[in-house]
Amino acid sequence: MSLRAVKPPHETRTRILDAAEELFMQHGFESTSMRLLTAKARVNLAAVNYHFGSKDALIEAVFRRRLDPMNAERVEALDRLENQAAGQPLAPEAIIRAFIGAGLRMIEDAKGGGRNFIRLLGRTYTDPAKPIRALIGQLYAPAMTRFKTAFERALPQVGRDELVWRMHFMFGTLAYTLAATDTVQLIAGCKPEDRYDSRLLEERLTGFLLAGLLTPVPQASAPSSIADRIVQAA
Amino acid sequence: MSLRAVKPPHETRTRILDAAEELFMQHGFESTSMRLLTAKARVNLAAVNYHFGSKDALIEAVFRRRLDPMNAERVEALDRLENQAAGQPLAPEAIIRAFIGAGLRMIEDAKGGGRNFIRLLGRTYTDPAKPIRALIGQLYAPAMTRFKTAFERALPQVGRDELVWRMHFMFGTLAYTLAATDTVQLIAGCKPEDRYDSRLLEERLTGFLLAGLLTPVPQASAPSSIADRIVQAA
DNA sequence: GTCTATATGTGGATAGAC
DNA sequence: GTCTATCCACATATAGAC
Repeated sequence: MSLRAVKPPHETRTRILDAAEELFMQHGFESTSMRLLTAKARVNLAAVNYHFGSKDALIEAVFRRRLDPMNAERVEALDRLENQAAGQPLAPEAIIRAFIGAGLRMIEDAKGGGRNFIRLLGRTYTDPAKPIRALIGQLYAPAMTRFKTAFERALPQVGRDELVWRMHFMFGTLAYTLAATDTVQLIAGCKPEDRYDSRLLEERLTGFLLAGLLTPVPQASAPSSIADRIVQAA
Repeated sequence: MSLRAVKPPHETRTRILDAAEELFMQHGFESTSMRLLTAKARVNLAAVNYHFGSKDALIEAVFRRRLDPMNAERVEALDRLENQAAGQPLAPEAIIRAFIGAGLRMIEDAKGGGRNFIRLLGRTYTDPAKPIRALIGQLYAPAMTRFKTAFERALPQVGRDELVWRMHFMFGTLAYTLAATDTVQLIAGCKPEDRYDSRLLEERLTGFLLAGLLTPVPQASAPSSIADRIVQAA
C-alpha cells in the first residue's frame, strides 16, 4: 500500500465527463473543442479518444450517465403510485409530480454538476443535429411509454389527439423551464434566490401544468369562448 | 428595357437569407458552413462577406428580417385590443392570442420559408451562444414589456412573482411547440395533417396556456392539494 | 458586384514513444 | 494509461483580377 490515496478507478473518465457536461452547457457541442475540454479536465488531449473513442461517443456518455438513472427514478415513482392505486387510474397531479420531480431535484445540485446537466438536457430536446435528437429520444422512450399510458388512464375524457398535444406542451414547458431558468430576468426581475428553489418551482410548475392538462377540451366550433367554457365547467 | 425580366434589387441578399434560414434550421449555426450555404443559394462564396460583412452579421440579418415585423404585428394587435377596451384591463385570452397568433400563422408558410424560421426561432431561445441569446432578447424586449404590462393589468390576483413564472412557462411552451412540432410523434402518432394546422394548434395552445395562467395561486403550505383547490375555486 | 485563389486558423483524430 | 507531435480536412475571411 502506498502512502498516497489510492487513485479511484476511471478518475480520468469522470473528470472528462464533468468537464464535458459543463462546457457543453456553456458553449454547445460544436463550439466545445477537445482541446478546451481536455485542458479543463486536466487530462491529455488524446485521453478522450482513448477512453470514449470519439467526441460523439463522449456526448452519448455524458447523457447516459445522468439520464438513465433519472428515467429509472421516474419509472420507479410511477411503479410505486400504481402499486398503491391497486388498478385504479392515478391522479393526474401525482403523475405530473412523478415525472417532473426527478429533474427538478437535480437543479439544486449545483456543486455535483446536476444543474449543468439539467440545463444542457432541456436545450438538447430541440438540438438540430439528428443523431443527438435520436439519442435523446431513445433514452427517453421507455419512460415515455409508461407515462403516456398512465395519463391516458387518468384522463379518459381528454381524447387521444388532444392528450398527445397536451403532453407535448407539458414536456415543452418543463424542458424550456429547465433550460432557460437563468433567463427569467428577461421577462422581469424575479427574486434570484427563488430561481433554484426546486420545491417552489415544483409547486408553480405543477399548478400550471395540471390546469392545462385538466382544462375542458375545446370545440372547434367555438374558438373564442375558452374562458367562458372554463367558467361554465366550474 | 431588356427582354429579360429586370433583376430585382438585392436578389443575391435574399437568396442568401433564404438559404441561411433553411440551413440554420436544419443543421444549426456552427454546422452550417459558408461553402454549403453559398452553394445552396447559388451565389459565390465571397458574396456573404460582401453583402453582410461576416457570418455573425448574416445570422443577425436572418432574425431581423422576420422577427422585427413579427413583433411589430404583436404590438399592433395589442394596440387594437387596448383601443377597444378604452382603459379597461384586457381579457387574458385575448392577450394570449395576440401574442401567439403571429408565430402560429407563420408555420403555415412552408413555401415562403416562414415555417423554417419559426422552428429556428423556437430553438434559438435556448441557444448556448451568448451573443445569439442577447440578440434575440434585444429584438424581443419592446414587445415583451408591453405584454407583461397587459398581463399584469389583466391578472391582478396573480401576484408579480407568480406571474413572471407563468409567463416564462407560457413562452417556453410556445417556443418548444414551434421548435419541436415535428417531434410530436416521439410521444405518439398524431395525425400528420394536423401538425401544421395553425388554427387547430392555436385553439389547443390557447386552451392549455389560458388554464395555466388562470389557475388559482398555490399556497406554499398545501403542496399536494392543487387539484382540490381547482375544484374549490370552481 | 462577382469571381478565383489563397491566407490563416482550428477542428477531430491518431501513430508511436514512454 | 499517458503523452508529444503531427496528419489532414475544413472553417472563415480576404486580396485582387475581371
